[in-house]
Amino acid sequence: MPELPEVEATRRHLEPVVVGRVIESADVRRERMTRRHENLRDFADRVAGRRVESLGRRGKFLLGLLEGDITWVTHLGMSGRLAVARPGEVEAPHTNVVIRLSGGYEVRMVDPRTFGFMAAWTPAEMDEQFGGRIGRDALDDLPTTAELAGSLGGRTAPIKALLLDQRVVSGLGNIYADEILHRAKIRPDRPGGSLTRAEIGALRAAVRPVLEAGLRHGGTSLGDLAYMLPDGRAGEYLHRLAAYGREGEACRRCGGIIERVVIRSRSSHWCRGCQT
DNA sequence: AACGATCCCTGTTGGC
DNA sequence: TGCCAACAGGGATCGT
Repeated sequence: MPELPEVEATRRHLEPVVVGRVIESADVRRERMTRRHENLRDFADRVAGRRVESLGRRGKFLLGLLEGDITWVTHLGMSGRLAVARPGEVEAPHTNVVIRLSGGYEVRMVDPRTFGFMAAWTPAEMDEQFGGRIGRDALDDLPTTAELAGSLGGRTAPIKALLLDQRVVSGLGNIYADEILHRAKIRPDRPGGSLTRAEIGALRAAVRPVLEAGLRHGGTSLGDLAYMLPDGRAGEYLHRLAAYGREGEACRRCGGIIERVVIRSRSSHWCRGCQT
């Protein structure tokens, strides 16, 4: 499932391939993939002919800065991945967008469920799309404990829902939110405003180690549908998860049984033994 | 403003 | 065995 570590792993694989190269053309096979543009041709027209100056990331968004102040934005949704290939190589099913680069490379976006998208935005459009909607990055720009306390104070929504709210912190999804809460020993259904300063500190302290562990192991791959690295390898973090997907299994820390509950229509996994 | 529900989409899974 | 409903989930949007 592409969350921050998977997007960052993708960014690191792609960076040496795309930076400095020119986008010769973009082939959008499924119009839904560029649905954030009102005019369907806008995406391909805007990226064509521009050199990629850098490849960055904010939360789960991959941001290619193109010459002429256009940002090539990719969000992988829940089933998207990017693959690097040579023209003519066999395409994976659900190859929905192909970006052709100078030097004989292609970046292919494969996304069966089409929750992901690509866009090409001007600086004004970037402000419009990100301003107020996408918060500070959970890895590179994590808010301080005091700042988090400000975001959580008075909130009645469950802390799990607040961690998934990209305005609070950007980059966390269902898997890593469960892992972070487990590491911090906090129940997912606790109202955000009920957390003590010490608990918020523990929560903050859990974010980086969990995300870095995910990144170190190449991300989390669930079955053959989901996330893969651009070189086709599956991430290995699935086997190291402490909470997510381990319903009924023993907690690795205290031996308690991991439970699954539904919060905001999302499954949450937690240990009654050590998360309070 | 905050919160919760609903929708989009399709491969996989589980029940009958 | 085969069919079909349920499920998974990020983010936009809408109603309360």
